[in-house]
Amino acid sequence: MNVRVRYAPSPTGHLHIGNARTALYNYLFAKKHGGKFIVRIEDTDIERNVKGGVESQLKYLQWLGIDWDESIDKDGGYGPYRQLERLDIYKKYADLLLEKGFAYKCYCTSEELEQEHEEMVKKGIDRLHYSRKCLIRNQELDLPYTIRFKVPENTEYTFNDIVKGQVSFQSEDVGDWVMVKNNGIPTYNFACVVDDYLMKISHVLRGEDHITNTPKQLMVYEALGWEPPIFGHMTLIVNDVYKKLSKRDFSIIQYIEQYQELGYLPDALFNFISLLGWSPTGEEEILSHDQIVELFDEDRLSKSPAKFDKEKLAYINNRYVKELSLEETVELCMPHLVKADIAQGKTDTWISSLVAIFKDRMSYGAEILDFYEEFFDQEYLLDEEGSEFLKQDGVTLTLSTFRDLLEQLQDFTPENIQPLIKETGKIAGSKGKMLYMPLRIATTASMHGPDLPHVLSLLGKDIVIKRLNSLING
RNA sequence: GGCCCGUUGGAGAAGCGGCUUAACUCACAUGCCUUUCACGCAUGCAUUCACGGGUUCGAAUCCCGUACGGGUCACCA
Repeated sequence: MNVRVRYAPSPTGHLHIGNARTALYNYLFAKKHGGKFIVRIEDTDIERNVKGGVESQLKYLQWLGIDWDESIDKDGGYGPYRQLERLDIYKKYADLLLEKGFAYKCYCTSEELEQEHEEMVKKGIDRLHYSRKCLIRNQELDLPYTIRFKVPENTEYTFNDIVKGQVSFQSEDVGDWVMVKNNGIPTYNFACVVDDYLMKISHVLRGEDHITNTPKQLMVYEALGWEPPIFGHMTLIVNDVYKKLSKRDFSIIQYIEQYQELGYLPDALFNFISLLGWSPTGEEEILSHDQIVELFDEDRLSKSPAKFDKEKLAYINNRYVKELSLEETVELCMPHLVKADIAQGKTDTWISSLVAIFKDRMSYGAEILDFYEEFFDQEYLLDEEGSEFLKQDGVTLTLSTFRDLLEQLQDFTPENIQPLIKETGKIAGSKGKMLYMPLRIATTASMHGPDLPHVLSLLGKDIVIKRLNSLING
């Protein structure tokens, strides 16, 4: 079988993490089976389409490392790949269904439908088969109408879902649904079937929120005498309270664009997203793009919801940052340092030192600001423990020796400071903790922190000397 | 409410009837390393798989019921 799968975004917004996952799994599925991955633009909701939406979707897909074989910019012979450019195709099949009696024109106004719905709810019947009465209306009225699919009676729709196994729905539970809106544009459930069939889509992998659309689509396949694709409904990504990730949920960063802006690494995100609803066989969870392609197996798609674990995201990204060179990490942090007004007037060495000491615990570029703040925007205030430590014998000699050596130093870099610490130890006769601790406490007012030479270099000669002096003299 | 689906440690997640006295990962704890923090390394952390019944020589794994959680019921996709 020729595997052909698709990701079908609607350009109503940026690339959302949930959509990115759908795209990713389709992409992996295609790669795994040597098939084609198609991106089709489902822009039939002309009210909600946003300008730039299509470009944004494609741009961030690419950023993540998800490449497609066919789309609006890469014709594979099954185009157009934009639904609004396929209107005549849908019309042809809608007319056919109308002609064969599988569908009918419905002239109901939204007010009438609303009213009928309320009555149904009152009776405890759930919006089933409402608007059947449209059948007896004058179909030649010069009024706007929708085309509804006439749902068969007493029919069971069963499909073997890649993820969920056998799933079935009764036609009684599905109301006559709108195939074509009164503006002549098809709805999702109709356009999707026509396109999937004509584009020879073999497998439809999508979110579980689409599972109740499947029987509707199956009806169309049946009416048109088409063989349906194989379906797979992936579990939803849920938040801390196990709710479907909603765009209004601000506790979780939702858009790929935001991750890029914050200085996350695309491969790390690719890795993290791949684990949202799927698990590899081995023990290792840190996997490269190619390894994931190699390991991906649709049979290992999870049946229970995937919780978005922020800690794990941080961990995975940190693992990828550690693999970066110092220069690359600086590059990742730089925009944020500039934006926060920290980089201005600082030397390259200073910036490198800053990044170097936090690199190993950093998850994303913008996090450098948190580290910066945590260590350098602190008030210089000695606590009791620190003061006690400084009262020990020999401390003053250590401090003054170090100050004297530093005063001679021209280039205040970590590489130059390090030997002076050793030198101080030799001269003052202190070593280990009794050497480093006084220097650290005196200069930073804290008993712990990053690598001392780097910290001193970052603080700058003036401040360091001033702090040493205040303690030596006081 | 109807219909679909899910329920394994603090979190993610393996497991598909005996090899499971439940893998792996994160988090946490302790130890080692280290001037300290961090990094790294090592070790520990579910006698138990929502609950109740059943099938079986044997069940986290199959069946039924209950509870809880989620999805969906648009002229949105």
